[in-house]
Amino acid sequence: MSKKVSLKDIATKVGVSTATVSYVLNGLEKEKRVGVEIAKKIKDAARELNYMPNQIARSLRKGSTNTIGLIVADIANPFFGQLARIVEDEAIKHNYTVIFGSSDEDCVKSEALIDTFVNRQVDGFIIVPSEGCKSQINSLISREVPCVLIDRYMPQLNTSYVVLDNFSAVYHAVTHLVEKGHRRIHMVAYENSLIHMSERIRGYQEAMIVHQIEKEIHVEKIAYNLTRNETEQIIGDMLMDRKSDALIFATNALSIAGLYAVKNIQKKVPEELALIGFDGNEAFDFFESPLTYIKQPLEQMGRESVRILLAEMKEKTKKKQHVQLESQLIMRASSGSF
Amino acid sequence: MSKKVSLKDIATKVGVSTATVSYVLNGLEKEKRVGVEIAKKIKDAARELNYMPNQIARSLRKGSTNTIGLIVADIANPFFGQLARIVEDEAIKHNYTVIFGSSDEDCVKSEALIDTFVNRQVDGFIIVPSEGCKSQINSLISREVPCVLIDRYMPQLNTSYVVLDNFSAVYHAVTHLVEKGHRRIHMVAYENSLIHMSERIRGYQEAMIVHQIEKEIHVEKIAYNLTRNETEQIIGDMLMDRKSDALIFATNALSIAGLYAVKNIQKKVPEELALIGFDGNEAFDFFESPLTYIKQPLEQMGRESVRILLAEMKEKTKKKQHVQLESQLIMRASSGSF
DNA sequence: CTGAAAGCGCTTACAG
DNA sequence: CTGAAAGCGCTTACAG
Repeated sequence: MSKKVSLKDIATKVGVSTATVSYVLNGLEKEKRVGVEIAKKIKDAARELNYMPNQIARSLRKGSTNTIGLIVADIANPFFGQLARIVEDEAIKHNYTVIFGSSDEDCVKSEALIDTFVNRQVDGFIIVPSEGCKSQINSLISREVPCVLIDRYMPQLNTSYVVLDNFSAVYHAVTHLVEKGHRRIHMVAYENSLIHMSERIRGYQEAMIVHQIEKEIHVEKIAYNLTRNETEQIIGDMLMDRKSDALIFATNALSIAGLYAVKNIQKKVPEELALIGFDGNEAFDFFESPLTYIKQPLEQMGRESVRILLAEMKEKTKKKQHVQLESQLIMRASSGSF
Repeated sequence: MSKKVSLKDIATKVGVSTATVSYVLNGLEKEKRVGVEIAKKIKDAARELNYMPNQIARSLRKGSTNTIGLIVADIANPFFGQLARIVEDEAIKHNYTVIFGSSDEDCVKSEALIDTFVNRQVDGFIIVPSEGCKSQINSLISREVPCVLIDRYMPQLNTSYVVLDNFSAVYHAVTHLVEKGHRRIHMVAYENSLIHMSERIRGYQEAMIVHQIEKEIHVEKIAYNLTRNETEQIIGDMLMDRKSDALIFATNALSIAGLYAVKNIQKKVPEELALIGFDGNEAFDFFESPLTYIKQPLEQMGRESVRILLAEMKEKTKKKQHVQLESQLIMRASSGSF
């Protein structure tokens, strides 16, 4: 790279100290009462030399980097991609940059990412926590690194978080199916102890109990790291064994795998089998009968998480904020609604 | 944040200079012939104090940040999300972090992102260039900032790039449709002068000419910033006006919009209308007849771009690398193949 | 074999 | 109104 122009270059050119240049370029000319003439000269020189401040030097000096570390499960997953985009937009507005990483729901990767980002002095984190990552997030908290959890939280940890009201989301979905006359309502979930999953399952179970069909309760728990084909297979087998007449999927990826499974065994939807998916997806629209699904307020989730993080970074408040947002049940053909 | 431990803390604790600590912790103990005893003490102390090096300080000193700036059109678009993930994985392997930004195909946003990233001293860029961004990328080149373009390149600029062989991709798709007996083959593209788009269109036109159906040539050019509904509407109208018997979509987003349009007007696919989409997508699988599509080698694109960037950053070679990858036509029901 | 010291490019409390 | 100087936390050429 050709040599960069620094504050000093401008200072020498104009014939003042770097301090004065710094003041002017940071808009402190009034406060520091720099002469109008000199200020103008400095600004002109900066423009002329095409000066670009070195943020690294500034960060080192100021002790803050204006950077947010975002850790999601997988940036290639549209759910997280959309979330990332919202976080990005919100961050830019406040003059922050975001660096990101994908954990694959894996604690080891997650820890490596957190360490890297800490070394890079990010000012705060937005994290989709993985199973068993409690201690590493705890260490962030004890070092007082601002941090907000999103999509899921860890009940044992005192952090801010933004999550869906997962219990109600599924509870209402089940109720909807019951109202449509279904009884053999089963759920496909991940084998995962994280709160978002357990709350979704609890919502299902509670609703089944309230509607007095607890005998029909069945949750198929699938390991996260299976391939889609394997997942498809398991769901297909279950449909046969259990003679389900309705299915609720606990995540978007499971919904998709489920759609493939249902397509394979050629069940008529919703006549033979009603379906409810999680999160919107174009594939839902083109399935033989458009999927009814639980819609998360993504925009709001992303925005709130940045808002809370910025607040934590600014005020040194110890008070953590907990936001739980409501989902919306988009009713369509796959559950017999039009 | 509680105060961080620095090199100095370790140095004082062990009773050596920061230089020695730095050498040991950077694995230069052999080279600098630090005593085994001392080296051990230093390592122990580092572990004990839970030392984490400040990358910002290191970056300032070394003049490199081990950071890659990635600019895509929209990280929420699965095509770019997947690309980002591949870039991320590849970067991590080489101990780089990536910061990202979405340009929305907008030159102003793109410029703001590039400036921000330059200020943050990224070591290099991977950019999906937007229309009309020539000058800003040119200024990167003239400052000798390593930079590889991806998905599209700018013919007037001397940069490395990794792109698809867009011409052949569409040429073959058209040929396939011709072989299936179609003649009124039309194309839906973006109104955009970027090379990837013009090459796709050229591939279509050339194939039509070669097969002597140039009289049927029609490319519907749609503005990028229209809503999906508007796009749908335009495609629907075109289908009626033009009595197309086959359609090729120039991008994934256009394919999706097209599928909605086709669904609305209830044309039978492929009997009344054959379709070929761009990039894979789950929605393609669930469309009434699974979509034939042009598949890009995403994995390879992402990996190559990082490889080339790393090479440019390491060797100060002025030689630019140009990679053009071949697509694959995945033939399925929507074009009458099974 | 080891350390003192300069310096990366900024900001800011302080002195005048 | 303006500048000299310290310092953020590292790395590294140099001296011994």
